[in-house]
Amino acid sequence: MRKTEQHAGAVRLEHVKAAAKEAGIKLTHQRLEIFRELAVTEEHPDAETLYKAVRRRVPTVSLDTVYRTLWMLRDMGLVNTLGPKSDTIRFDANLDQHHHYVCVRCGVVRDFESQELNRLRVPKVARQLGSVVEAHVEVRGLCERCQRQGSAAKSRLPRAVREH
Amino acid sequence: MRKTEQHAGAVRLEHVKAAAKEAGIKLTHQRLEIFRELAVTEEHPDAETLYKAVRRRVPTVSLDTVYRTLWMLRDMGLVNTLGPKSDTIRFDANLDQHHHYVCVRCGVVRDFESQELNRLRVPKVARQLGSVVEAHVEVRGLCERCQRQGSAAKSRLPRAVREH
DNA sequence: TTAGGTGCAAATTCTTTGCACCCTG
DNA sequence: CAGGGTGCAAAGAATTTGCACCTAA
Repeated sequence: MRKTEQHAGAVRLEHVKAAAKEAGIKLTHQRLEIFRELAVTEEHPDAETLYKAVRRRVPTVSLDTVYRTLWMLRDMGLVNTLGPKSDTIRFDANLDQHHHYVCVRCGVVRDFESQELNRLRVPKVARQLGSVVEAHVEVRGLCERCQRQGSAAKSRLPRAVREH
Repeated sequence: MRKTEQHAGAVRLEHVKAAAKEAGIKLTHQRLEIFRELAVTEEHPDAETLYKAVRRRVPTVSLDTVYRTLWMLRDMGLVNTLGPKSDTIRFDANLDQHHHYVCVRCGVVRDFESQELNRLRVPKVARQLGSVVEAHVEVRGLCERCQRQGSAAKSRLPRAVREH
């Protein structure tokens, strides 16, 4: 398992180098270390946590470089953010079992129902991690509206632009 | 559908009143309107959006009351937040298909793999919302560690406490 | 060499808190 | 009428940005 993880990390690192070359992006010491740190952990760290970890190897790195690098990696499709994460916390009063469709561009979340998915079996590996209160499916894709809007929009527009 | 939604909203409202009475919590005008607003929308609004909506009915309501009410409703189990939402954005470099176990108390996210879940079928209702890039399962529950720690911990501890 | 990248510090945005007054039960 | 709840304003966190210097290609 450990071995496998290390190997997966190495593969991902090669993946980044190739992608960077192709995108014509500079492979700085900082970027490599930030990605390496993220690639070897399973803990889904936030920017601050990564920052502290990377600083052990690159003491002069700054938090904003960590952010910039992460967003860049995400725009390149090499990293994901967890959840339908906008920069705000979002609430839901629907307690009936339901599932989510999340648009990867605009972040809109739509509920949908499915008897079939309601019945999915939680595997033993998951049940071993703790009690199970609830399980649902998160589908990610480009929503109808974003598909029509073409490929123009950036993933991280300035707030003023986002709220047209 | 509209009819059904309105009905569901009304049911949820009764649910809140009963829960508030049982918990010995005051049912103020503000709390009722904040919940009502959240109960009738399917858009998973953030606090600011709810605030604007509620202000149309209760012009003097304040944003911090919206936050306090939402956290209270969540502690009472009447409302959920989307995603493994901590207050920070979390990153993941594992691009292989995998699923998440999220602890509802401490927020830790653990990956797990399941050939069976990898094969789940995305139903037509979901595919109609947009293209499908990826689908995974999110299992929520109390992780091993939190189970052992007993019921003491609050869901929203001050930051200083949270990071012991 | 040089355009893109970095660090710093300041700015923004989101969320929380202290306190005096108000209203539900 | 008592104690919880509210609004306000100010504090605290998380994230972004402008700018001058630095470095990978």
